[in-house]
Amino acid sequence: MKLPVPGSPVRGSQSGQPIMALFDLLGRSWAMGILWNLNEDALNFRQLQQKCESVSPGVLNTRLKELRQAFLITRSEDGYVLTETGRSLFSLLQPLGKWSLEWAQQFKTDHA
Amino acid sequence: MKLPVPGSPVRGSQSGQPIMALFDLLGRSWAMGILWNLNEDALNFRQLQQKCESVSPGVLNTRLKELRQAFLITRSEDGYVLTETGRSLFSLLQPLGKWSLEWAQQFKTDHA
DNA sequence: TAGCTTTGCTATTAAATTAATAGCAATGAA
DNA sequence: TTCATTGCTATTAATTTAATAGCAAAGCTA
Repeated sequence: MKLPVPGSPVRGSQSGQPIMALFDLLGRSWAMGILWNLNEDALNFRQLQQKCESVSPGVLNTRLKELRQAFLITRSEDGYVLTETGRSLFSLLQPLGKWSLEWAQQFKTDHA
Repeated sequence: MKLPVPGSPVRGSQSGQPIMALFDLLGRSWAMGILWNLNEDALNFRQLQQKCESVSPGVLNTRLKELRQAFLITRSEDGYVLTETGRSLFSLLQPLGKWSLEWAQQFKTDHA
């Protein structure tokens, strides 16, 4: 799967607007989940796979390559870790955690 | 496609953690793009389709249904609009716009 | 040094999602 | 009554994801 690079057309988007490239990258399966799980500490391949509820190794490996090429994660002695860029992105995603809890309430209240 | 509901297992996630349900929902093609484009003003189906660079009507329709069921958008006289919940989510996504511009710089600098 | 374990994957196939395209029914204006 | 617009549905093809098996390399351990 082609890496979505800002400035070039990406999946579904000819414009290459950085935000669309980002949405493409983050929209791929487990991309945000990986960033989420790497936040706390470094994890090796199999640890990460477990944290991500047995994501298939093929998908995990593809996603890891993409996220590395996108400067969001890197490998350290201890395993995969967020880069500084990755951490700065994570800090923007983090509020979604709390938001999702309130959102979850609506499903109970509005019984959709 | 099954709507990811917090509290129930979702695509790739057995846990049903709200954040994982949210990642599933937002990770589907054009989901974030639709929220992004509906921010400014109400758009009808074909306008939205154009804004989303000719996303196919099938995908657009599927996504609109899901986002409606997830309380994020609704239909008004003027077309599709964000709900209050949708706007609160958008406010969290909004910073990604600026972030993505800085991120785009890295691709130039680091020539990846 | 011959096994055994762990790790990081690759390969294969099947299932699910997305994309591309045509076109239709309903509404409204001319 | 015709024509244009709108909001889709239907169909098929292409792409992505999931599920599973298993292998090569590295590091113990006996």
